[in-house]
Amino acid sequence: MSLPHAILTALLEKPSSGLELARRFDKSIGYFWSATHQQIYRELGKLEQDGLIRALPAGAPARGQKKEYEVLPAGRDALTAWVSGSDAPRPVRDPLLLRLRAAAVVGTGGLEEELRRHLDLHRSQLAEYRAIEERDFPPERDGEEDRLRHAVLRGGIGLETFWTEWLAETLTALGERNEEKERKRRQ
Amino acid sequence: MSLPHAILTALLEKPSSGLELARRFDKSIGYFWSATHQQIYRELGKLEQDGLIRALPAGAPARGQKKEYEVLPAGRDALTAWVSGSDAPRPVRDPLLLRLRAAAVVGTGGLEEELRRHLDLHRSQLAEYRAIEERDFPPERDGEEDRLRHAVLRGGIGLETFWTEWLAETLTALGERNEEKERKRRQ
DNA sequence: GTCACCATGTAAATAGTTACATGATTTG
DNA sequence: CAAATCATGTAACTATTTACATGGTGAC
Repeated sequence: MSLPHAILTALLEKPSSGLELARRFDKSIGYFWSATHQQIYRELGKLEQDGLIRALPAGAPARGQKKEYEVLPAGRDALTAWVSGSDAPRPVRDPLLLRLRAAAVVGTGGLEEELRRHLDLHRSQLAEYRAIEERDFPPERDGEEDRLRHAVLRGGIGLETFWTEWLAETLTALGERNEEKERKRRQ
Repeated sequence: MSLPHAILTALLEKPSSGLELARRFDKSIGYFWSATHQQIYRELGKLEQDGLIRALPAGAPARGQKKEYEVLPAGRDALTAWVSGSDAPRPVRDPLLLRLRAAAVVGTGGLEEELRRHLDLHRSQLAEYRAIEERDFPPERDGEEDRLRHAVLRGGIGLETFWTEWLAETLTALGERNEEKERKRRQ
């Protein structure tokens, strides 16, 4: 139920074609709700059928032709209604935590390397978010209307901060564990 | 690809029936990889077919009868191999962030209430994790073999801490926004 | 013996991923 | 015009969720 509303939000900010949406998802909304271009095309078709969006009139609507969509009033209403809906909080569902837990039972294989790889990735994601924050939300110029967008970005920053700290901590703990093993092996 | 390995891990810790697994998922592994009993039954069937687990011999294997499974050597090997595998880090994919982002475009409906509800839920989840930590990982008694399990739990604690802080912060920001609106309205 | 609950399962729908097909436009 | 890239789309598969079906066991 989330993808169509993600698309409506993106289209309200700026009418776009399917591929443009896919690219913008990579840059902003996709940070917390990713989608492939196939998902997006399928969903655009459904939204058009349901009368929530429409294709902007263009020359010939053919296969290789760009097709731009805009949100209709019904679409805006649907999004407004959805905003006050409710979900259960999502549990994390991260395979890395699962691998760690499995490692507690069958032993850590090349897991440390994977943790370091993730640490690097999360660090650069964090740097990217901070750059966006500096660019789009400079201190003392945070207008009322942007506070929600800023809150979402702070969510991303908080999450990446958590991951980098946790990964660094966990790598340290693993390192100590290996040192203990080494000591035992040498005795 | 994660669910079968979650099940193998749980079964290695203790041979169980499908429903027992479903219940144990609710309490430990399910905190970061949830699954319904239907998913678990189906996956148990596949794992048995693939020769990674087997049903413990019991009286009559009938419909309403409990059926316990244990992991075979091939299953342990498969899990060991999987531990050193690799995934891309999961982006968050949380509808709440999406609603917030949508609210930046069509206005915040009853969203504040939803944020408060989530804050409560995350607070009690955090309290639960901390209770588990005190019970299972008392200071100075943290054996080498439990360090990985403790790391996973600290992951949960870190995430819940992030959410409670972010939600509290965001509610404050929303409150200020509303006060501004109030002031404007009164002028 | 019936009601509540334990236990296993089937079926159908929705969501998401991966691989590939096809036409249009731009660039050398 | 050939190659690269833009753009839309189909198909098949895997994963997840939701609703329901069926039998077994123990408490009253």
